[in-house]
Amino acid sequence: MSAVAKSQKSVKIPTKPRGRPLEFNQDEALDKALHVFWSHGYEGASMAELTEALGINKPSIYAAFGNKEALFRKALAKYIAGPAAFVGTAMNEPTAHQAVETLLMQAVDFFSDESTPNGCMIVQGALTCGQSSLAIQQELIAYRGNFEDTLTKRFELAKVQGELAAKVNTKQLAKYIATVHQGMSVQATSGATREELIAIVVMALKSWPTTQQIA
Amino acid sequence: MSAVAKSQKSVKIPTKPRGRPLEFNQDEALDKALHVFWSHGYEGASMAELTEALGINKPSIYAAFGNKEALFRKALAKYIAGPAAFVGTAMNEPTAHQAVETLLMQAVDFFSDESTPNGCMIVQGALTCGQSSLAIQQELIAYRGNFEDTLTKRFELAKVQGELAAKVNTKQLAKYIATVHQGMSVQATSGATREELIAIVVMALKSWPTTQQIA
DNA sequence: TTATATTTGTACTGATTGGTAAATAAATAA
DNA sequence: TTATTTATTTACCAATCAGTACAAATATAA
Repeated sequence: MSAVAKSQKSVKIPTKPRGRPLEFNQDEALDKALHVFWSHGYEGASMAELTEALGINKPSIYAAFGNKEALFRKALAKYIAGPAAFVGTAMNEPTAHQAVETLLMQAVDFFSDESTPNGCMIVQGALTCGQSSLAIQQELIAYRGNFEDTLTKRFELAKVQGELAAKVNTKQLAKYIATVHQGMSVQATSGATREELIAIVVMALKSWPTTQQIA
Repeated sequence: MSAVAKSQKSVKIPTKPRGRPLEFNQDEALDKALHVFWSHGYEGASMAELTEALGINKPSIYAAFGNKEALFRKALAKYIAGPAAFVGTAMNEPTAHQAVETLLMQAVDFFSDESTPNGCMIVQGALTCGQSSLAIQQELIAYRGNFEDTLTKRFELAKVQGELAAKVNTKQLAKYIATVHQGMSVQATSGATREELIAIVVMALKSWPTTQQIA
């Protein structure tokens, strides 16, 4: 293919597609699927419930998203890029301490937001499951690992910048923050209020390593 | 019934039961069921898997324990009275701080014990689920609430004994400890090692309220 | 018009879910 | 022996699971 033809093809020509048009908005449907998976988990969400929530028939779901597993993965990607995107942006705070504080405080609002399911989809999506869901379970474990890696990197940066002492074990600190975050997710699904979650964050941040640290 | 007759009846006369004897040990079978529920959760454990693990046929299970829900509840009771009993005994430590430290350090050994599933059954038994398991989900939430109440009472005692300052919010402190505990359970099922869990406990205990507390 | 492409709704598939009916086996009581 | 009681085995139940075959519907292209 010539460079000209290639550039021409890359130009978005709004040619109408050939067959019968989709009667639903894929993005909105995925949002509804996300909501169902988020609140009931991968196994707890049945295709029957999903079809009803999406308002479209099963063959349309399978044509648009593949199978249940693929639908979950696409919903999860939307979750990470959308409502859970604050996790990444919080890392841009000027200090590691502020990054963690922002992260956890935004997590509080996120977990207690009544317009969405309470808790984190990556934590409760498939914490335990049957044999048929092991792949999804492992994927979520990997995502939680990525979360810790993100924190670790931010703490390493803080070391270079002199905010954290060289002796601080950044991986351990990251694991501790992740643990509090995951515990808060459990608390949120169990009915903890915004105020209760805030108090947890305040308590958790008291163990932040400082030069004045006693022990 | 006369008092004599009553006392006679209360004496354990080892009369052999009438029909065909049980061919399995109920207690051992319940232990195996506990193991399956503990590792796969309530929904993730199928009756097919349970029958295979217990080594007895389904009608025998139903005759001995009722239905799946009843079997889960009996396994849960065995879990609480058995492997998870350290939670209650840890409260008997001389100070609240020692009680929490003992609790969390024993939880580390408990969660990382390779002879049992990793993590806490009360946390991961039914964190999310379908409509048919809502009753179990709510029961586990209630058990987690009891856990916090136990901690709160211990902290109230510590206040009376002068260990904790009067201004300490015992409920918040209990919720924080419970949150760390639940987060550690998530970490354990995700593959965290004993050493990693210990480091989390050390970090978490740094926020313990003391008179020297800075903020 | 006719042909082609794509989506939709209905109705279905085989496998698995929790749960059980009924016959057989193994014990005690009479 | 015979009757009675209880447990085990086999084979099954209806409901639900994820997933699909197929024909009708709806669009563009020729």
